[in-house]
Amino acid sequence: MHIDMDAFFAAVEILRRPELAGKPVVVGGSGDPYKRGVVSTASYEARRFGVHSAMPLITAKRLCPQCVFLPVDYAEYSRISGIIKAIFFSFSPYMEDVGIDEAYLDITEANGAPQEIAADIKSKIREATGLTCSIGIAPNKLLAKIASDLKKPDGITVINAEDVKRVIWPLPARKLPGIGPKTEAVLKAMAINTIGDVASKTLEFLEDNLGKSYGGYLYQASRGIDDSPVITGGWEPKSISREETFEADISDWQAIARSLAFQLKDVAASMRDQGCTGKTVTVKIRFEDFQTVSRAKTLKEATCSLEVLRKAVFECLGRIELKKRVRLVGVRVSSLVRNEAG
DNA sequence: TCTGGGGTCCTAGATCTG
DNA sequence: TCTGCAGATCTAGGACCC
Repeated sequence: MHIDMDAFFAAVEILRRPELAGKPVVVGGSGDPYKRGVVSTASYEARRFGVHSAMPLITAKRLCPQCVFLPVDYAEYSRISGIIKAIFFSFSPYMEDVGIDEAYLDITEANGAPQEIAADIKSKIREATGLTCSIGIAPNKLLAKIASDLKKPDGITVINAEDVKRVIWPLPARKLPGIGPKTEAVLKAMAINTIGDVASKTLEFLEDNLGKSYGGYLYQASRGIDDSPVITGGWEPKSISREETFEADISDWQAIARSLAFQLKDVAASMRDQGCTGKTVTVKIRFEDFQTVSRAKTLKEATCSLEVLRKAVFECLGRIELKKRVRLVGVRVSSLVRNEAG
């Protein structure tokens, strides 16, 4: 089972401001459409104007001037997310958390028919939070994920193995998880438009044109084949990062250095909270023309020492030629090692 | 014209090591 | 000492996801 909350951020905002119900609501960035930021979630009313996730706020404002723009409030969404996840868990201990508003639930061993369980989950969520979700039920995670998207909002969709040709193949290739805008364009250029078109190609064709690993994945996925397990027991971060897009592009080295130092402090604090140290430090710079470069330094041993990390950050920064104005800077620590004592 | 922030995974080439 | 090879690791960039 794949459970996905409907327009989650917008729905939570409407919960605490009922006067917004039925209105086009956009949640994203600072909530000011004239400042840099993108849409995190648009309510279904806003989507009717063509507003969607990842769209620049200013574009959303142009498409829908009457939209209500709100800032992202992760603390509140996390609180509601905790309530929802506890409900999922009460139905099955085999729950895989995927992000703030969705999860996979293995209900193979649960009591009751899958559709009844799904209906029960939906009513429990509605009782506890007032929110709706969409649920997909299938023999594997891949098909469950595709299914949950088919009847949104507030739907339940069942896909069986024998439904793949009839239900999955007519869908646009983009509906297959892992196919994004770039791959969609590459496929279109080869006259591959639907998932069925992908499935009509040989393994050799997909591997030759899209790479061994990815081609192999698409070959299996387009046939509805997926044996990935539901991963329970939480998740360990592999990297911790911060980044900042400036309100206006800058060329002031000092301001760039200040931002990196500030971000690194935050990264180091997160590392301490998580009880881990890290070995590889990466600095990322995005220039005004959106060209993005990064430089990395791998240390002899993992550390969370601010001084050691800071030295590495500035060594990386020194290897980037700052010839153009800078739009974004970021810092990441990876190759994390969990402290035994933690 | 405009394009966030926090992540994961993959690839290809360079570099290190035995 | 030089050369070649294989495997591991590092680096930089890109695609994707929520």
